[in-house]
Amino acid sequence: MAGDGTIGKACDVLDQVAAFARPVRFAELLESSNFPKATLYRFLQTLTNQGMLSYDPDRQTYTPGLRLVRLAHAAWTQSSLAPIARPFLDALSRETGETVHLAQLDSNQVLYVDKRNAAQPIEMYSQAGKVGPAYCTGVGKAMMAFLDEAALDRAASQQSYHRFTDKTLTSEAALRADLHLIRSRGYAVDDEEHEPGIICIACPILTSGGRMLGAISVTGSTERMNFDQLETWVPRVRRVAEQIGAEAQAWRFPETRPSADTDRMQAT
Amino acid sequence: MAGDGTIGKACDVLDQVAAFARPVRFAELLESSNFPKATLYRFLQTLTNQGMLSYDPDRQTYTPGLRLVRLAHAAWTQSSLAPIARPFLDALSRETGETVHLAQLDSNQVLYVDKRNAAQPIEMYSQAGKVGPAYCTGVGKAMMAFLDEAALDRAASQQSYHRFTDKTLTSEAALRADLHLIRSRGYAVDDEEHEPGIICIACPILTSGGRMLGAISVTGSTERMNFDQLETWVPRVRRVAEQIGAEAQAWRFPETRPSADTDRMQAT
DNA sequence: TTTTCAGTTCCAAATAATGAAACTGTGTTT
DNA sequence: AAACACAGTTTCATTATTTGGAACTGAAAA
Repeated sequence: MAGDGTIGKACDVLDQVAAFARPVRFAELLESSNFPKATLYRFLQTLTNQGMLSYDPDRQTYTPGLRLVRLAHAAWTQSSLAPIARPFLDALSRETGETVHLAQLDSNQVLYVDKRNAAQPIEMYSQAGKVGPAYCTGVGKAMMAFLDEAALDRAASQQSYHRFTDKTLTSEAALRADLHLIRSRGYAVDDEEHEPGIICIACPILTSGGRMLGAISVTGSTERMNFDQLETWVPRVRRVAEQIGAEAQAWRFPETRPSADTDRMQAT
Repeated sequence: MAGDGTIGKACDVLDQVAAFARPVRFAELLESSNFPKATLYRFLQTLTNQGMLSYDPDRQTYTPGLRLVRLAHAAWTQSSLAPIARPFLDALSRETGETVHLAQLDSNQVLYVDKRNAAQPIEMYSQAGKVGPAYCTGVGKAMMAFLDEAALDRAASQQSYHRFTDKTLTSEAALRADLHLIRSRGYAVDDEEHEPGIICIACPILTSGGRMLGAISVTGSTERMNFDQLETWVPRVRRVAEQIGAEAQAWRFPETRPSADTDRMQAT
Protein backbone atom coordinates (compact mmCIF):
# COMPACT_ATOMS: atom_id res chain seq x y z
CA MET A 1 0.00 0.00 0.00
CA ALA A 2 2.91 2.34 0.49
CA GLY A 3 5.65 3.91 -1.51
CA ASP A 4 4.78 5.83 -4.66
CA GLY A 5 7.97 7.83 -4.54
CA THR A 6 7.87 11.30 -3.11
CA ILE A 7 4.12 11.69 -3.52
CA GLY A 8 3.41 8.49 -1.65
CA LYS A 9 5.62 9.60 1.19
CA ALA A 10 3.92 12.96 1.35
CA CYS A 11 0.54 11.22 1.52
CA ASP A 12 1.85 9.03 4.31
CA VAL A 13 2.77 12.14 6.26
CA LEU A 14 -0.71 13.55 5.71
CA ASP A 15 -2.28 10.34 6.96
CA GLN A 16 0.00 10.33 9.94
CA VAL A 17 -0.98 13.83 10.95
CA ALA A 18 -4.64 12.96 10.44
CA ALA A 19 -4.26 9.75 12.44
CA PHE A 20 -3.27 11.62 15.56
CA ALA A 21 -6.75 13.05 15.68
CA ARG A 22 -5.43 16.12 17.45
CA PRO A 23 -2.88 18.87 16.79
CA VAL A 24 0.52 17.25 16.81
CA ARG A 25 4.05 18.47 17.41
CA PHE A 26 7.08 17.84 15.27
CA ALA A 27 8.72 15.59 17.82
CA GLU A 28 5.67 13.36 18.13
CA LEU A 29 5.50 12.88 14.39
CA LEU A 30 9.20 12.23 14.25
CA GLU A 31 8.86 9.46 16.78
CA SER A 32 5.98 7.73 15.04
CA SER A 33 7.51 7.93 11.59
CA ASN A 34 10.42 6.27 9.89
CA PHE A 35 11.66 9.42 8.24
CA PRO A 36 14.88 11.05 9.40
CA LYS A 37 14.48 14.38 11.12
CA ALA A 38 15.48 16.62 8.24
CA THR A 39 13.36 14.71 5.77
CA LEU A 40 10.22 14.84 7.87
CA TYR A 41 10.90 18.48 8.56
CA ARG A 42 11.03 19.34 4.89
CA PHE A 43 7.84 17.40 4.17
CA LEU A 44 6.00 19.27 6.87
CA GLN A 45 7.32 22.58 5.54
CA THR A 46 6.26 21.85 2.01
CA LEU A 47 2.86 20.48 2.92
CA THR A 48 2.16 23.40 5.19
CA ASN A 49 3.28 25.77 2.50
CA GLN A 50 0.82 24.08 0.17
CA GLY A 51 -2.05 24.33 2.61
CA MET A 52 -2.34 20.56 2.91
CA LEU A 53 -1.32 20.96 6.53
CA SER A 54 -1.82 23.90 8.77
CA TYR A 55 0.61 25.01 11.42
CA ASP A 56 -0.29 26.75 14.64
CA PRO A 57 2.70 28.91 15.55
CA ASP A 58 1.40 29.56 19.09
CA ARG A 59 1.34 25.88 19.99
CA GLN A 60 3.81 24.64 17.40
CA THR A 61 1.41 22.00 16.20
CA TYR A 62 0.33 20.64 12.85
CA THR A 63 -3.17 19.66 11.76
CA PRO A 64 -4.57 18.67 8.36
CA GLY A 65 -5.04 21.81 6.31
CA LEU A 66 -7.93 23.73 4.87
CA ARG A 67 -6.97 22.97 1.31
CA LEU A 68 -8.12 19.45 1.99
CA VAL A 69 -11.57 20.71 2.87
CA ARG A 70 -11.73 22.57 -0.41
CA LEU A 71 -10.57 19.56 -2.37
CA ALA A 72 -12.96 17.26 -0.54
CA HIS A 73 -15.82 19.49 -1.47
CA ALA A 74 -14.85 19.00 -5.08
CA ALA A 75 -14.52 15.27 -4.53
CA TRP A 76 -17.98 15.03 -3.08
CA THR A 77 -19.61 17.23 -5.70
CA GLN A 78 -17.98 15.50 -8.64
CA SER A 79 -18.36 12.02 -7.38
CA SER A 80 -20.57 9.93 -9.58
CA LEU A 81 -22.37 8.57 -6.54
CA ALA A 82 -23.00 10.98 -3.70
CA PRO A 83 -24.81 13.77 -5.55
CA ILE A 84 -26.99 11.24 -7.36
CA ALA A 85 -27.83 9.35 -4.21
CA ARG A 86 -28.77 12.43 -2.25
CA PRO A 87 -32.47 12.66 -3.15
CA PHE A 88 -32.84 8.91 -2.70
CA LEU A 89 -31.38 9.10 0.78
CA ASP A 90 -33.78 11.92 1.60
CA ALA A 91 -36.69 9.79 0.47
CA LEU A 92 -35.53 6.67 2.25
CA SER A 93 -34.95 8.57 5.44
CA ARG A 94 -38.40 10.12 5.26
CA GLU A 95 -40.10 6.80 4.58
CA THR A 96 -38.31 4.73 7.19
CA GLY A 97 -37.74 7.36 9.84
CA GLU A 98 -34.48 5.58 10.59
CA THR A 99 -30.81 6.47 10.18
CA VAL A 100 -29.67 6.03 6.57
CA HIS A 101 -26.09 5.79 5.31
CA LEU A 102 -24.33 5.96 1.98
CA ALA A 103 -20.86 4.44 2.03
CA GLN A 104 -18.01 3.70 -0.32
CA LEU A 105 -14.90 1.57 0.08
CA ASP A 106 -11.68 3.49 0.62
CA SER A 107 -8.52 1.44 1.05
CA ASN A 108 -10.61 -1.44 2.34
CA GLN A 109 -12.30 0.58 5.01
CA VAL A 110 -15.84 1.84 4.99
CA LEU A 111 -16.02 5.54 4.27
CA TYR A 112 -19.33 7.17 5.08
CA VAL A 113 -20.08 9.56 2.28
CA ASP A 114 -23.50 10.80 3.30
CA LYS A 115 -25.96 10.26 6.11
CA ARG A 116 -29.46 11.06 7.27
CA ASN A 117 -30.14 10.95 10.97
CA ALA A 118 -33.21 9.44 12.51
CA ALA A 119 -34.23 12.24 14.82
CA GLN A 120 -31.56 14.90 15.05
CA PRO A 121 -31.48 17.61 12.42
CA ILE A 122 -27.87 17.81 11.20
CA GLU A 123 -24.33 17.00 12.16
CA MET A 124 -22.23 18.03 9.21
CA TYR A 125 -18.69 16.97 8.61
CA SER A 126 -18.64 14.87 11.67
CA GLN A 127 -20.59 12.45 9.54
CA ALA A 128 -19.35 12.49 5.99
CA GLY A 129 -15.70 11.56 5.84
CA LYS A 130 -15.82 9.29 8.83
CA VAL A 131 -14.38 5.82 8.43
CA GLY A 132 -15.29 2.48 9.94
CA PRO A 133 -14.38 -1.17 9.69
CA ALA A 134 -15.66 -3.16 6.72
CA TYR A 135 -15.86 -6.67 8.17
CA CYS A 136 -18.41 -5.85 10.86
CA THR A 137 -20.71 -3.29 9.35
CA GLY A 138 -23.67 -3.75 7.06
CA VAL A 139 -22.41 -1.50 4.31
CA GLY A 140 -18.91 -2.91 4.59
CA LYS A 141 -20.03 -6.49 4.12
CA ALA A 142 -22.50 -5.56 1.39
CA MET A 143 -19.64 -3.97 -0.55
CA MET A 144 -17.06 -6.67 0.06
CA ALA A 145 -19.49 -9.33 -1.10
CA PHE A 146 -19.51 -7.81 -4.56
CA LEU A 147 -15.80 -7.22 -5.05
CA ASP A 148 -14.02 -9.30 -7.65
CA GLU A 149 -11.89 -12.12 -6.37
CA ALA A 150 -8.56 -10.33 -6.33
CA ALA A 151 -9.93 -7.26 -4.62
CA LEU A 152 -11.77 -9.38 -2.08
CA ASP A 153 -8.61 -11.31 -1.24
CA ARG A 154 -6.84 -8.06 -0.58
CA ALA A 155 -9.71 -6.59 1.40
CA ALA A 156 -10.40 -9.66 3.52
CA SER A 157 -6.76 -10.01 4.47
CA GLN A 158 -6.54 -6.41 5.58
CA GLN A 159 -9.36 -6.45 8.12
CA SER A 160 -8.45 -6.29 11.77
CA TYR A 161 -11.09 -8.77 12.93
CA HIS A 162 -11.19 -7.03 16.25
CA ARG A 163 -13.99 -8.33 18.50
CA PHE A 164 -16.24 -5.34 19.13
CA THR A 165 -19.13 -7.39 20.54
CA ASP A 166 -20.02 -11.01 21.20
CA LYS A 167 -21.45 -11.26 17.73
CA THR A 168 -18.56 -9.80 15.75
CA LEU A 169 -17.19 -12.10 13.07
CA THR A 170 -13.59 -12.51 14.10
CA SER A 171 -12.08 -14.60 11.34
CA GLU A 172 -11.70 -14.35 7.62
CA ALA A 173 -13.42 -17.73 7.26
CA ALA A 174 -16.52 -16.58 9.15
CA LEU A 175 -16.58 -13.38 7.14
CA ARG A 176 -16.30 -15.22 3.84
CA ALA A 177 -19.18 -17.49 4.77
CA ASP A 178 -21.35 -14.47 5.51
CA LEU A 179 -20.29 -12.77 2.28
CA HIS A 180 -21.33 -15.87 0.38
CA LEU A 181 -24.77 -15.66 1.92
CA ILE A 182 -24.96 -11.94 1.21
CA ARG A 183 -24.05 -12.47 -2.43
CA SER A 184 -26.79 -15.02 -2.88
CA ARG A 185 -29.60 -13.11 -1.22
CA GLY A 186 -28.49 -9.65 -2.33
CA TYR A 187 -28.32 -7.83 0.98
CA ALA A 188 -26.24 -7.74 4.14
CA VAL A 189 -27.19 -7.69 7.76
CA ASP A 190 -25.37 -6.36 10.78
CA ASP A 191 -26.67 -8.05 13.89
CA GLU A 192 -24.98 -6.05 16.63
CA GLU A 193 -21.58 -6.99 15.23
CA HIS A 194 -20.08 -3.55 15.63
CA GLU A 195 -22.08 -2.02 18.46
CA PRO A 196 -24.37 -3.69 20.96
CA GLY A 197 -27.99 -2.75 20.34
CA ILE A 198 -27.38 -1.50 16.80
CA ILE A 199 -28.75 -3.56 13.91
CA CYS A 200 -28.83 -2.79 10.24
CA ILE A 201 -29.59 -3.95 6.73
CA ALA A 202 -27.55 -2.87 3.72
CA CYS A 203 -27.64 -3.28 -0.06
CA PRO A 204 -24.78 -2.87 -2.52
CA ILE A 205 -24.96 -0.34 -5.34
CA LEU A 206 -23.91 -2.00 -8.56
CA THR A 207 -23.58 -1.00 -12.21
CA SER A 208 -25.26 -3.22 -14.77
CA GLY A 209 -21.80 -4.59 -15.53
CA GLY A 210 -21.53 -5.69 -11.91
CA ARG A 211 -19.01 -3.06 -10.83
CA MET A 212 -19.54 -2.25 -7.15
CA LEU A 213 -19.88 1.46 -6.47
CA GLY A 214 -20.95 1.60 -2.83
CA ALA A 215 -23.74 0.64 -0.48
CA ILE A 216 -26.70 2.06 1.41
CA SER A 217 -28.06 0.99 4.75
CA VAL A 218 -30.93 1.49 7.14
CA THR A 219 -29.99 1.27 10.80
CA GLY A 220 -32.14 0.68 13.85
CA SER A 221 -31.72 -0.07 17.51
CA THR A 222 -32.85 -3.20 19.30
CA GLU A 223 -34.59 -1.01 21.86
CA ARG A 224 -37.11 0.18 19.37
CA MET A 225 -37.36 -2.69 16.92
CA ASN A 226 -36.37 -6.22 16.05
CA PHE A 227 -34.86 -7.72 12.95
CA ASP A 228 -38.15 -8.82 11.43
CA GLN A 229 -39.37 -5.26 11.44
CA LEU A 230 -36.13 -3.94 10.01
CA GLU A 231 -36.06 -6.53 7.26
CA THR A 232 -39.42 -5.40 5.91
CA TRP A 233 -37.44 -2.51 4.44
CA VAL A 234 -35.15 -4.76 2.44
CA PRO A 235 -37.14 -4.69 -0.82
CA ARG A 236 -37.39 -0.93 -0.66
CA VAL A 237 -33.68 -0.47 0.08
CA ARG A 238 -32.77 -2.86 -2.68
CA ARG A 239 -34.89 -0.96 -5.17
CA VAL A 240 -33.33 2.33 -4.15
CA ALA A 241 -29.84 0.86 -4.49
CA GLU A 242 -30.73 -0.35 -7.98
CA GLN A 243 -32.05 3.04 -8.97
CA ILE A 244 -28.95 4.79 -7.71
CA GLY A 245 -26.77 2.31 -9.55
CA ALA A 246 -28.67 2.81 -12.78
CA GLU A 247 -28.53 6.59 -12.55
CA ALA A 248 -24.88 6.63 -11.61
CA GLN A 249 -24.07 4.56 -14.63
CA ALA A 250 -26.24 6.44 -17.09
CA TRP A 251 -25.25 9.80 -15.81
CA ARG A 252 -22.84 12.10 -17.56
CA PHE A 253 -21.80 15.31 -15.98
CA PRO A 254 -23.85 18.26 -17.22
CA GLU A 255 -21.99 19.88 -20.09
CA THR A 256 -22.23 23.45 -18.89
CA ARG A 257 -19.15 24.96 -17.37
CA PRO A 258 -20.13 26.52 -14.05
CA SER A 259 -21.35 30.00 -14.97
CA ALA A 260 -21.45 32.89 -12.56
CA ASP A 261 -24.76 32.02 -10.99
CA THR A 262 -24.87 28.28 -11.47
CA ASP A 263 -24.15 27.68 -7.86
CA ARG A 264 -25.40 30.66 -5.96
CA MET A 265 -25.06 30.22 -2.29
CA GLN A 266 -26.14 33.52 -0.83
CA ALA A 267 -23.05 33.64 1.28
CA THR A 268 -21.26 36.81 2.05
CA MET B 1 2.28 30.20 -5.04
CA ALA B 2 3.67 27.35 -7.08
CA GLY B 3 6.64 25.06 -7.12
CA ASP B 4 7.46 23.16 -3.95
CA GLY B 5 9.24 20.48 -5.88
CA THR B 6 7.41 17.28 -6.62
CA ILE B 7 4.82 17.76 -3.90
CA GLY B 8 3.88 21.20 -5.15
CA LYS B 9 3.42 19.86 -8.63
CA ALA B 10 1.26 17.03 -7.39
CA CYS B 11 -0.93 19.50 -5.53
CA ASP B 12 -1.22 21.56 -8.68
CA VAL B 13 -2.51 18.50 -10.48
CA LEU B 14 -5.07 17.90 -7.74
CA ASP B 15 -6.26 21.48 -7.97
CA GLN B 16 -6.46 21.22 -11.69
CA VAL B 17 -8.66 18.15 -11.55
CA ALA B 18 -10.83 19.80 -8.92
CA ALA B 19 -11.07 23.01 -10.94
CA PHE B 20 -12.77 21.23 -13.82
CA ALA B 21 -15.72 20.66 -11.54
CA ARG B 22 -16.59 17.55 -13.48
CA PRO B 23 -14.98 14.23 -14.38
CA VAL B 24 -12.13 15.02 -16.71
CA ARG B 25 -10.18 13.06 -19.31
CA PHE B 26 -6.44 12.78 -19.63
CA ALA B 27 -6.34 14.79 -22.84
CA GLU B 28 -8.24 17.69 -21.31
CA LEU B 29 -5.88 17.86 -18.38
CA LEU B 30 -2.90 17.65 -20.69
CA GLU B 31 -4.13 20.62 -22.64
CA SER B 32 -4.75 22.81 -19.62
CA SER B 33 -1.48 21.96 -17.91
CA ASN B 34 2.14 22.75 -18.59
CA PHE B 35 3.35 19.27 -17.84
CA PRO B 36 4.61 17.05 -20.64
CA LYS B 37 2.49 14.06 -21.43
CA ALA B 38 4.56 11.44 -19.68
CA THR B 39 4.97 13.56 -16.59
CA LEU B 40 1.30 14.31 -16.22
CA TYR B 41 0.52 10.69 -16.87
CA ARG B 42 2.75 9.52 -14.06
CA PHE B 43 1.30 12.06 -11.66
CA LEU B 44 -2.21 10.88 -12.41
CA GLN B 45 -1.16 7.28 -11.95
CA THR B 46 0.46 7.93 -8.63
CA LEU B 47 -2.29 10.14 -7.26
CA THR B 48 -4.94 7.65 -8.33
CA ASN B 49 -2.97 4.86 -6.78
CA GLN B 50 -2.91 6.89 -3.56
CA GLY B 51 -6.65 7.52 -3.59
CA MET B 52 -6.16 11.25 -3.94
CA LEU B 53 -7.79 10.95 -7.34
CA SER B 54 -10.29 8.42 -8.48
CA TYR B 55 -10.45 7.00 -11.96
CA ASP B 56 -13.59 5.82 -13.69
CA PRO B 57 -12.51 3.10 -16.09
CA ASP B 58 -15.87 3.09 -17.91
CA ARG B 59 -15.61 6.70 -18.89
CA GLN B 60 -11.85 7.12 -18.61
CA THR B 61 -12.18 10.14 -16.41
CA TYR B 62 -10.52 11.44 -13.27
CA THR B 63 -12.17 13.10 -10.29
CA PRO B 64 -10.83 14.09 -6.88
CA GLY B 65 -10.59 10.98 -4.73
CA LEU B 66 -12.25 9.69 -1.62
CA ARG B 67 -9.10 9.88 0.41
CA LEU B 68 -9.54 13.63 0.34
CA VAL B 69 -12.92 13.30 1.98
CA ARG B 70 -11.38 11.24 4.76
CA LEU B 71 -8.57 13.72 5.26
CA ALA B 72 -10.94 16.68 5.16
CA HIS B 73 -12.96 15.12 7.92
CA ALA B 74 -9.82 15.05 10.02
CA ALA B 75 -9.04 18.62 9.05
CA TRP B 76 -12.44 19.81 10.14
CA THR B 77 -12.47 17.85 13.36
CA GLN B 78 -8.98 18.85 14.42
CA SER B 79 -9.22 22.45 13.35
CA SER B 80 -8.91 24.80 16.29
CA LEU B 81 -11.81 26.83 14.99
CA ALA B 82 -14.67 24.89 13.45
CA PRO B 83 -15.48 22.49 16.29
CA ILE B 84 -15.26 25.30 18.83
CA ALA B 85 -17.42 27.61 16.80
CA ARG B 86 -20.12 25.03 16.22
CA PRO B 87 -22.30 25.63 19.30
CA PHE B 88 -21.93 29.38 18.86
CA LEU B 89 -23.17 29.16 15.31
CA ASP B 90 -26.11 27.09 16.48
CA ALA B 91 -26.99 29.75 19.01
CA LEU B 92 -26.53 32.64 16.62
CA SER B 93 -28.63 30.94 14.01
CA ARG B 94 -31.39 30.28 16.50
CA GLU B 95 -31.39 33.83 17.82
CA THR B 96 -31.27 35.63 14.50
CA GLY B 97 -33.21 33.18 12.38
CA GLU B 98 -30.90 34.15 9.52
CA THR B 99 -28.19 32.39 7.57
CA VAL B 100 -24.92 32.20 9.52
CA HIS B 101 -21.46 31.46 8.14
CA LEU B 102 -18.08 30.57 9.54
CA ALA B 103 -15.23 31.21 7.11
CA GLN B 104 -11.46 31.02 6.99
CA LEU B 105 -8.95 32.37 4.49
CA ASP B 106 -7.44 29.76 2.19
CA SER B 107 -4.92 31.02 -0.36
CA ASN B 108 -6.58 34.42 -0.26
CA GLN B 109 -10.01 33.10 -1.00
CA VAL B 110 -12.87 32.75 1.40
CA LEU B 111 -13.43 29.16 2.41
CA TYR B 112 -16.75 28.45 4.07
CA VAL B 113 -16.07 26.08 6.91
CA ASP B 114 -19.51 25.83 8.45
CA LYS B 115 -22.98 27.18 7.86
CA ARG B 116 -26.47 27.36 9.29
CA ASN B 117 -29.30 27.99 6.93
CA ALA B 118 -32.13 30.35 7.62
CA ALA B 119 -35.11 28.21 6.77
CA GLN B 120 -34.00 25.06 4.97
CA PRO B 121 -33.01 22.08 7.04
CA ILE B 122 -29.67 20.84 5.66
CA GLU B 123 -27.44 20.98 2.66
CA MET B 124 -24.30 19.17 3.71
CA TYR B 125 -21.04 19.26 1.79
CA SER B 126 -22.42 21.63 -0.75
CA GLN B 127 -21.78 24.17 2.00
CA ALA B 128 -18.63 23.41 3.87
CA GLY B 129 -15.66 23.41 1.54
CA LYS B 130 -17.13 25.90 -0.86
CA VAL B 131 -14.97 28.88 -1.78
CA GLY B 132 -15.84 32.44 -2.65
CA PRO B 133 -14.13 35.74 -3.40
CA ALA B 134 -12.67 37.72 -0.50
CA TYR B 135 -12.89 41.28 -1.80
CA CYS B 136 -16.67 41.36 -2.13
CA THR B 137 -17.99 39.29 0.76
CA GLY B 138 -18.52 40.27 4.35
CA VAL B 139 -16.40 37.53 5.84
CA GLY B 140 -13.70 38.08 3.23
CA LYS B 141 -13.35 41.75 3.98
CA ALA B 142 -13.58 41.21 7.73
CA MET B 143 -10.65 38.81 7.51
CA MET B 144 -8.52 40.85 5.13
CA ALA B 145 -8.91 43.91 7.32
CA PHE B 146 -7.03 42.13 10.08
CA LEU B 147 -4.18 40.63 8.12
CA ASP B 148 -0.70 41.98 8.76
CA GLU B 149 0.68 44.30 6.14
CA ALA B 150 2.66 41.78 4.15
CA ALA B 151 -0.19 39.28 4.03
CA LEU B 152 -2.65 41.99 3.08
CA ASP B 153 -0.45 43.17 0.21
CA ARG B 154 -0.38 39.65 -1.12
CA ALA B 155 -4.10 39.10 -0.62
CA ALA B 156 -5.21 42.43 -2.05
CA SER B 157 -3.12 41.99 -5.16
CA GLN B 158 -4.54 38.53 -5.80
CA GLN B 159 -8.21 39.46 -5.94
CA SER B 160 -9.95 39.42 -9.29
CA TYR B 161 -12.03 42.55 -8.69
CA HIS B 162 -14.67 41.18 -10.98
CA ARG B 163 -17.82 43.33 -11.01
CA PHE B 164 -20.58 41.05 -9.72
CA THR B 165 -23.09 43.84 -9.11
CA ASP B 166 -23.30 47.62 -9.41
CA LYS B 167 -22.03 47.89 -5.89
CA THR B 168 -19.00 45.60 -6.11
CA LEU B 169 -15.72 47.27 -5.16
CA THR B 170 -13.68 46.87 -8.33
CA SER B 171 -10.30 48.29 -7.40
CA GLU B 172 -7.68 47.64 -4.80
CA ALA B 173 -7.90 51.28 -3.73
CA ALA B 174 -11.62 51.10 -3.07
CA LEU B 175 -11.15 47.84 -1.19
CA ARG B 176 -8.36 49.27 0.97
CA ALA B 177 -10.50 52.24 1.88
CA ASP B 178 -13.27 49.91 3.00
CA LEU B 179 -10.82 47.73 4.93
CA HIS B 180 -9.61 50.80 6.76
CA LEU B 181 -13.15 51.58 7.82
CA ILE B 182 -13.71 47.96 8.84
CA ARG B 183 -10.58 47.95 10.97
CA SER B 184 -11.66 51.03 12.83
CA ARG B 185 -15.23 50.02 13.58
CA GLY B 186 -14.53 46.29 14.02
CA TYR B 187 -16.98 44.78 11.57
CA ALA B 188 -17.53 44.46 7.84
CA VAL B 189 -20.59 44.97 5.74
CA ASP B 190 -21.54 43.50 2.38
CA ASP B 191 -24.08 45.73 0.74
CA GLU B 192 -25.12 43.63 -2.28
CA GLU B 193 -21.53 43.59 -3.49
CA HIS B 194 -21.53 39.93 -4.42
CA GLU B 195 -25.18 39.19 -5.14
CA PRO B 196 -28.07 41.56 -5.72
CA GLY B 197 -30.50 41.48 -2.84
CA ILE B 198 -28.07 39.85 -0.42
CA ILE B 199 -26.69 41.90 2.44
CA CYS B 200 -24.56 40.85 5.37
CA ILE B 201 -22.56 41.84 8.42
CA ALA B 202 -19.39 40.06 9.47
CA CYS B 203 -16.91 40.14 12.36
CA PRO B 204 -13.36 38.83 12.41
CA ILE B 205 -12.29 36.17 14.89
CA LEU B 206 -9.04 37.24 16.53
CA THR B 207 -6.71 35.90 19.18
CA SER B 208 -5.76 38.22 22.00
CA GLY B 209 -2.43 38.64 20.22
CA GLY B 210 -4.29 39.94 17.20
CA ARG B 211 -3.81 36.90 15.00
CA MET B 212 -6.73 36.56 12.62
CA LEU B 213 -8.31 33.12 12.67
CA GLY B 214 -11.47 33.54 10.59
CA ALA B 215 -14.77 35.36 10.52
CA ILE B 216 -18.47 34.87 11.13
CA SER B 217 -21.37 36.54 9.39
CA VAL B 218 -25.11 36.95 9.47
CA THR B 219 -26.74 37.27 6.08
CA GLY B 220 -30.13 38.63 5.09
CA SER B 221 -32.01 39.54 1.95
CA THR B 222 -33.24 43.01 1.04
CA GLU B 223 -36.66 41.54 0.43
CA ARG B 224 -37.17 40.79 4.06
CA MET B 225 -35.09 43.42 5.81
CA ASN B 226 -32.94 46.52 5.48
CA PHE B 227 -29.49 47.31 6.73
CA ASP B 228 -30.62 49.05 9.89
CA GLN B 229 -32.39 45.91 11.01
CA LEU B 230 -29.42 43.72 10.13
CA GLU B 231 -26.97 45.98 11.94
CA THR B 232 -28.82 45.57 15.22
CA TRP B 233 -27.11 42.17 15.33
CA VAL B 234 -23.60 43.61 15.18
CA PRO B 235 -22.97 43.75 18.93
CA ARG B 236 -24.17 40.18 19.32
CA VAL B 237 -22.07 38.89 16.43
CA ARG B 238 -19.05 40.73 17.69
CA ARG B 239 -19.43 39.20 21.12
CA VAL B 240 -19.76 35.73 19.66
CA ALA B 241 -16.65 36.29 17.54
CA GLU B 242 -14.76 37.36 20.64
CA GLN B 243 -15.90 34.31 22.57
CA ILE B 244 -14.88 31.97 19.76
CA GLY B 245 -11.52 33.69 19.53
CA ALA B 246 -10.94 33.37 23.25
CA GLU B 247 -11.90 29.71 23.35
CA ALA B 248 -9.87 28.89 20.28
CA GLN B 249 -6.83 30.42 21.89
CA ALA B 250 -7.30 28.87 25.31
CA TRP B 251 -8.25 25.51 24.01
CA ARG B 252 -5.98 22.54 24.04
CA PHE B 253 -7.03 19.34 22.46
CA PRO B 254 -8.46 16.85 24.99
CA GLU B 255 -5.67 14.61 26.15
CA THR B 256 -7.46 11.31 25.73
CA ARG B 257 -6.46 9.22 22.78
CA PRO B 258 -9.67 8.20 21.00
CA SER B 259 -10.81 5.07 22.75
CA ALA B 260 -13.09 2.50 21.21
CA ASP B 261 -16.32 4.23 22.03
CA THR B 262 -15.23 7.86 22.14
CA ASP B 263 -16.89 8.58 18.88
CA ARG B 264 -19.68 6.16 18.51
CA MET B 265 -21.67 6.85 15.47
CA GLN B 266 -24.21 4.10 15.35
CA ALA B 267 -23.36 3.43 11.76
CA THR B 268 -23.32 0.00 10.26
C1' DT C 1 -5.40 -2.10 -45.19
C1' DT C 2 -3.76 2.33 -43.68
C1' DT C 3 -4.24 6.28 -40.73
C1' DT C 4 -5.03 8.55 -36.57
C1' DC C 5 -4.96 9.43 -32.04
C1' DA C 6 -5.43 8.71 -26.95
C1' DG C 7 -3.02 6.53 -23.87
C1' DT C 8 1.33 4.08 -22.33
C1' DT C 9 6.27 2.75 -21.81
C1' DC C 10 11.40 3.59 -22.11
C1' DC C 11 15.79 5.34 -20.68
C1' DA C 12 19.79 8.62 -20.48
C1' DA C 13 20.08 13.28 -18.66
C1' DA C 14 18.63 16.58 -15.39
C1' DT C 15 16.89 17.51 -11.10
C1' DA C 16 15.30 16.93 -6.67
C1' DA C 17 15.34 14.34 -2.36
C1' DT C 18 18.25 12.65 1.24
C1' DG C 19 20.12 12.52 6.00
C1' DA C 20 24.27 12.92 9.03
C1' DA C 21 26.00 16.40 11.25
C1' DA C 22 26.40 20.93 12.64
C1' DC C 23 23.83 24.92 14.29
C1' DT C 24 20.40 28.12 16.76
C1' DG C 25 17.80 29.82 20.19
C1' DT C 26 15.09 29.08 24.23
C1' DG C 27 14.44 27.46 28.54
C1' DT C 28 16.47 24.72 32.54
C1' DT C 29 19.86 22.96 35.69
C1' DT C 30 24.27 23.32 38.18
C1' DA D 1 26.35 33.27 35.26
C1' DA D 2 27.94 29.46 32.93
C1' DA D 3 26.87 24.94 31.36
C1' DC D 4 23.44 22.06 29.74
C1' DA D 5 19.51 20.03 27.40
C1' DC D 6 16.50 20.01 23.90
C1' DA D 7 13.19 21.12 20.06
C1' DG D 8 13.50 22.78 15.98
C1' DT D 9 16.32 24.38 11.78
C1' DT D 10 19.96 24.65 8.18
C1' DT D 11 23.81 22.85 5.37
C1' DC D 12 25.79 20.25 1.60
C1' DA D 13 27.98 16.41 -0.72
C1' DT D 14 25.87 12.10 -2.00
C1' DT D 15 22.23 9.40 -3.83
C1' DA D 16 17.91 8.35 -5.79
C1' DT D 17 14.04 10.08 -8.31
C1' DT D 18 11.92 12.64 -11.55
C1' DT D 19 11.96 14.15 -16.16
C1' DG D 20 10.36 14.34 -21.00
C1' DG D 21 11.47 13.42 -25.95
C1' DA D 22 10.61 9.83 -28.52
C1' DA D 23 9.12 5.53 -29.62
C1' DC D 24 5.37 2.18 -28.91
C1' DT D 25 0.56 0.06 -28.55
C1' DG D 26 -4.04 -0.89 -29.47
C1' DA D 27 -8.38 0.50 -30.77
C1' DA D 28 -11.23 3.02 -33.74
C1' DA D 29 -11.88 5.78 -38.09
C1' DA D 30 -10.92 6.47 -42.96
